[in-house]
Amino acid sequence: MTEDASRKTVDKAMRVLHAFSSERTELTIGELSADLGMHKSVVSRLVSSLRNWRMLEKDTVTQRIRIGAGAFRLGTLYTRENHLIRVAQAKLESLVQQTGQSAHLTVLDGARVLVVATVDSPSALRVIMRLGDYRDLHTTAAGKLFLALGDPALLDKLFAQGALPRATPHTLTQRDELDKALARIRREGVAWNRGENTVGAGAVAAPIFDAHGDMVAALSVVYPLNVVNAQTSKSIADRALAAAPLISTELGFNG
Amino acid sequence: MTEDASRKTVDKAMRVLHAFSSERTELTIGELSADLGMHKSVVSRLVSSLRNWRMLEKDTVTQRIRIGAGAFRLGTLYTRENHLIRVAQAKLESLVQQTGQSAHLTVLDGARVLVVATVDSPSALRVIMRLGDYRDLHTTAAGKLFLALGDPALLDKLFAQGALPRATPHTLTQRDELDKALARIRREGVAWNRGENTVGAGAVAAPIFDAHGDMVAALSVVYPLNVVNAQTSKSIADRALAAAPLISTELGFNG
DNA sequence: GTTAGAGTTGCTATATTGGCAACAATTAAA
DNA sequence: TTTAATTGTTGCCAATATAGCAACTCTAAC
Repeated sequence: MTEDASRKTVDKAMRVLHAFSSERTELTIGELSADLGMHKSVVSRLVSSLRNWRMLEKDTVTQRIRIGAGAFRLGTLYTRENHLIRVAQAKLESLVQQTGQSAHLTVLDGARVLVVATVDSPSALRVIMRLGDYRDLHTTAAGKLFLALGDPALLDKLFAQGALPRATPHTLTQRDELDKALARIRREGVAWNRGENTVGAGAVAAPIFDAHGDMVAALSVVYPLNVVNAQTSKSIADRALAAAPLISTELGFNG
Repeated sequence: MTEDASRKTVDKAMRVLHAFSSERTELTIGELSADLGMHKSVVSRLVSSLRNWRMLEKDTVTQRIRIGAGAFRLGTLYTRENHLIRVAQAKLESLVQQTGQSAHLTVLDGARVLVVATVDSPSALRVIMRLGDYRDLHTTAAGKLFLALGDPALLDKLFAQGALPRATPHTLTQRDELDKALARIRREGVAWNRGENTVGAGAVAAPIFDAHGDMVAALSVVYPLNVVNAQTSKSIADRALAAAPLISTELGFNG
């Protein structure tokens, strides 16, 4: 048995950090201990360490624990210095200008997509996703793109967890519907979404590849379905499909 | 000797993460090992753990290591769910609208201020600080505010590290000049900066207090000195001084 | 094909950590 | 005000994870 390179104590500390989410923003030692199945003395000492590094902070009033400024600082390094995001930001902005709709950049994080850059539509009627938002792969255009063009193991991993959760009446939850959609995406090189994640919201997504030809991100434009007709959505797709390869090229891709 | 609550392995992992900065965005195992004085096998295994959690990622082309999407996700939790920032954001926006200048929210992180929320001036001639930026305490209005109204130990800690670095010809580097400035800040409840951090840039900062009456953040408006005369800067200060207590009140402060 | 440089891994002595129970601190109840 | 209950912290030491070494693998360069 080859030695496991993972440091168990680091894993525990990370489990503590990742116990926080949009739904659970403030926790106590006891709650963390119960959630993670760790002894409260262990959690207490981990939290103490993480607080020293300001990865966690304690609310001065409620005494509850939350994510701290240290984590924020690391997060800004990701956005500020990440080549992909820096390059994509400018393209997102011109896409929004051209289409009048909101544009996003997403990456794969585990079995979900993570929104890492956004430019909101100036229009009052718009679809908004926020930085740090997660979406299930099978419910979004970007996610289906990763399923179609990324690691093939991803699809099996998705179904291994059981039935796909339904987000709206239009969500594709069956393997065969999804397979058909993915085949079409592979043919066309672009992915569509019509109300599969949010009722009334549609999207089109184009893939971004790195120098190795691996898909590393998706560029998507999101819009309210009732203001975008078939022809307009086609023109939005064309613009997205024009912008994405420019980013890929800057990353060293030449396919 | 009372047991140290810090987990040494967690500290090492955090030292690895915090080895990255705006200046050093991509590192190798060898560089980390040299920077941190840790054995390369130790760094290798820590990095492996942190990569599993996507706190770090490896550039597919250069093979160098950088901050990953996991850190980004935690960072967004800080901004999205932090009560202070949520409350302050709206006030920053109206301050920018009123004054035409950029406004920022900063918190104390160690012996520096950290920019945690920004709204940029719409004007072409403006001063910009970016999210995640750090500034030395003695060179900024917000920093001097923390020195004047925060933990008194902070000032000694600052001078304990030796002479204060000079950022511009106007930087206050002597203890007596700084003491005089801080005394005035305590009297007036507001801090000024005239080219002490960046030549040609000025700022005014107002303090924000939590429910315990501790100063937790600074609200600052930053402007080019050559377009803001004495009278205008006074009116900017008045608006900042009006906005800050509103935020404090929302945090439960009633002083 | 050889060499140099960088990173990974099995091994084990050693240092760190987890769980316990006792304690402290805080809050609620009496 | 005292008591009880709840939550978090800490000393102790057995149990466990880790550091450092050296051998090895993997690239890249020559």
